[in-house]
Amino acid sequence: MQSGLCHSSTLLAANNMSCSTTVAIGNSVFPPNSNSKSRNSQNRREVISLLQKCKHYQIPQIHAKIIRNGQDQDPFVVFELLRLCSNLKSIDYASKVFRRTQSPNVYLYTALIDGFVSSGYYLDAIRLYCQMVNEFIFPDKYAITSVLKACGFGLALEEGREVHAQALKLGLSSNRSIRMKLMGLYGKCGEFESARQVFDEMPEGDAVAATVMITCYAEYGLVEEASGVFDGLREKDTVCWTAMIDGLVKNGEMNRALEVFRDMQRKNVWPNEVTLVCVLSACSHLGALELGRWVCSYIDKNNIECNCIVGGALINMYSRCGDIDGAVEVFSRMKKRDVSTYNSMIEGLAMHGKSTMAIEMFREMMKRGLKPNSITFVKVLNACSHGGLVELGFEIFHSMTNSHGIQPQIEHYGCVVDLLARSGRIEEAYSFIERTKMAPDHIMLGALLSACKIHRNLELGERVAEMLVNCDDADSGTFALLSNVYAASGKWKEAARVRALTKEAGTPKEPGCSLIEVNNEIHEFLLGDIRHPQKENIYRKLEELNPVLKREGYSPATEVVLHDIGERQKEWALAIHSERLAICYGLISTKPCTTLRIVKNLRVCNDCHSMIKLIAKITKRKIIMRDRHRFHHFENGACSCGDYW
DNA sequence: TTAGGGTTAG
Repeated sequence: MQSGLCHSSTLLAANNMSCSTTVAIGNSVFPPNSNSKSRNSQNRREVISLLQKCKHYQIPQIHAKIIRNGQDQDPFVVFELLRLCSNLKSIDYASKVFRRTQSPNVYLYTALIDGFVSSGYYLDAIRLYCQMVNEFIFPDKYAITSVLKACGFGLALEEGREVHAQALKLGLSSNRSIRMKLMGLYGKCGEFESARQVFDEMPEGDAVAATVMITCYAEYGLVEEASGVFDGLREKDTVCWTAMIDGLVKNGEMNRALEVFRDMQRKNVWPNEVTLVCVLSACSHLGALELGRWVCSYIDKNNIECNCIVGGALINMYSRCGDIDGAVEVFSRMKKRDVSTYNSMIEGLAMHGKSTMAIEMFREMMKRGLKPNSITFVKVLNACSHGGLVELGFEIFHSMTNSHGIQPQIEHYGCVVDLLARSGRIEEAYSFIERTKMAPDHIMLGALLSACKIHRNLELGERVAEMLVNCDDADSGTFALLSNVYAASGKWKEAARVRALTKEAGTPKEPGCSLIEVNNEIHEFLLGDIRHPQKENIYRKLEELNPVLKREGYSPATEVVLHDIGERQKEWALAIHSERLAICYGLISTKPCTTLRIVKNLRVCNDCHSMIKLIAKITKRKIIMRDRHRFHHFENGACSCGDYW
């Protein structure tokens, strides 16, 4: 939340302006002392009409005209001026105009409170409201609505409750807008009993009120409660459907989100651009390329503007679903691009191992006058890291402070550690961490540990492992990696200790899960999954493949399995990693030569990686797989990651 | 003669 006082900006010094002897508005000139009511109201109408058409840079000019006309105390004119400043985000100017108004009425207070809210100065808005009440100016329904908005965004629950009490006293509590803001206030503050009470007292069937409730519930992860409100509403409009879809997406319920979207279509409710952005986000997570492509053509056919948000969502969808060419095509067709557009494109290219193109994109962005932000540098440094561009990476890292005035944060340092470690300069990466004097996070240490494992530097690996065990923020993925490193060097006790630590910390290992889209439907597989209706055929395919793979020289790399179990059991456990099941299902349910696209939630293990390379070779298929870190394009026995991931 | 609705990416 932003708070505190507004920053100062230049304001036309009203007191220094002399009143002219003629009053000029637009092209008309009136003689002085012509105070007839009709002329005044004509002048006012003209100025108000000018204000309504005014651009940001014209504010001082038109304000000067208002002062010259002697209209700077006219509440109607000042009201329009304040609204204009607020809409154009000139809140400093607005507050100075307000301060020069001798006796502001409730309209002017409300206009400035609204201005503070839309600029994010919630505390200022609440203070101004208090000032108004202290001046014995009675709040009306508009003032109360505005200050409740401020209380909601500013999470000022106590102040909000006081305003609620005032609304009750003033007999305004049944006003629909006020109720809506009260729901928003209580919902944002997690006071669902109060929010629900206000909602239940409202007339049934109000889609807007239901949307507010759904959004509040979803923000707190209360998906079932949100769903309950949604299902209980008979007539749902586009925004309400969208809020439900978005709520599910934000809570990781992608399949349910797409189900709701399909239901929306069955009920003939038209999606708008916001709906489509939410659906695209679900597609991105699931790797649902077919549906994503459908959304893309829907946008084209229905002339929906491909603005930066829609375009960015499309780029993310294509690149995260494994179709980087599709992402590039969307990017090149976009008429307007901002930093986020470039960030998405750079990220996509980097994830697909196209580091040089990612760097070119970064340069093109700067050539076009767009300033890279902190996120841009994370993406570009990642590209350098995946492409082994160590020197260039360093150059870009240093340019952050030297040329762009951006202070590197822990994620940037993490990128440099990854950059060095990946290329085998592990000791250098370690001393870089020491030099930064910043407590390393689990991502940084994880990158280093991963490199220790790949470059077989177990001595340093152990030192890093100790640091990781003592690291507060390590997640299940990092612990799994650590446990893997111990298991790989036969240190079963340590491996077990890490597993126990993970349990203690309440971060059990996330179960491996792979998704594949076939005929517009997402199929989900877990380790050794037997839920799929085609399970017999899937496992038969797996058995069929095993001897062929062995003939091709595949031998299971059993050390990647964590538990200290017998060789045959290890082999068996490896054989049913979720990605293998997804691939076998893809093989039996698509035509020969069809590219298979898999999305996996964890990092692919060594063994599956070698096996998939061979499957791609034997079956003459392209297999594109997204794991937790990047994309792997398997083709003809090789992988685009160059066996480093 | 002054004003008000809920849903979007990174």
